[in-house]
Amino acid sequence: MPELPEVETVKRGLSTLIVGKVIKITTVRQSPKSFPNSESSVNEFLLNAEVRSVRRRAKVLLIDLSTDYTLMVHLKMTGQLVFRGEKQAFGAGHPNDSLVGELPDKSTRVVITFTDGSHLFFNDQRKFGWMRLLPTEKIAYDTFMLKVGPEPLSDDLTSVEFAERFKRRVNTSIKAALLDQTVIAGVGNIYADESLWGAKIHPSTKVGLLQKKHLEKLYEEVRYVLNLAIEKGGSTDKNYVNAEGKKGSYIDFARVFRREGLPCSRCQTTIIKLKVAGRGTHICPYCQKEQTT
DNA sequence: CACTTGACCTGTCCGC
DNA sequence: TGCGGACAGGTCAAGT
Repeated sequence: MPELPEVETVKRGLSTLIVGKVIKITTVRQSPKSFPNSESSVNEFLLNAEVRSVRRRAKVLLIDLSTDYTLMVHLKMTGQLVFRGEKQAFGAGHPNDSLVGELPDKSTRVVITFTDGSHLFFNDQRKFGWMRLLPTEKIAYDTFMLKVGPEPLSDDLTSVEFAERFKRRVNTSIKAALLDQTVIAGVGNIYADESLWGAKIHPSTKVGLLQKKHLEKLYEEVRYVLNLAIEKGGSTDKNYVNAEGKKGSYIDFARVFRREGLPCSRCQTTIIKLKVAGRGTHICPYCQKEQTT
């Protein structure tokens, strides 16, 4: 599920919902995979801790605590972080835009209860996601954090640097390179397809065959698509929900993702689905012709 | 080192 | 209906 826009949406939601709250109880229902820290470290660094801030780096959420520990959370494909206030009747007539009913449910892995009686639920159907506690100062030295590429929406990332970073992957497809988190952070399968359509690049095209103008256009499109997706609250294909349990609406604005059989909005050619870099891939075969020389 | 493939899990959908 | 297989938004380990 969650790519950069979805994690950013959860981050913004949690920032207003849990900052300042104090953790009273944590219930781990599926350890150690979902939450590998020992019970003693959870007791020592999580209980009675106040939430200071919520950050995001790549697709990772960082919840900073007053104990100088940070709760790192990766939602992977089907993870959810859903907040419920004390008086919210669980599951009682939840609105149509909500995907989750009564909590905890079958997929709930961890429940964090705050002193005011509110709860944060970590749900994950496929169990790929995880959360773990780390001293805040050690986050930067985590193996993933050390190798992950720059934030694509950062003002610091110029189109020149963007293009530079792809040069070490000249012999692979542009789609595989976009999905490689060490090149650029945060792009996953949905926004890779959407950006490549915008830049009129076939996903199988070898990076080394792309001209400077192609990579400049891709840089613009990645930023445009990610910003639009954040504005729409992310994409809900199946499982994704924000911190309030509600769906995102980017899918309604998608140009190719999950639109096989429908006409391209630029040229009316029928959108097709193929497999590139081992992933389901959607293109307009007219707008996106593969470059082989 | 660059690159590809399979594994991790559960649920759902599609064809027989 | 039931069953088997393919597939799903991410990452990592192991393979060539």
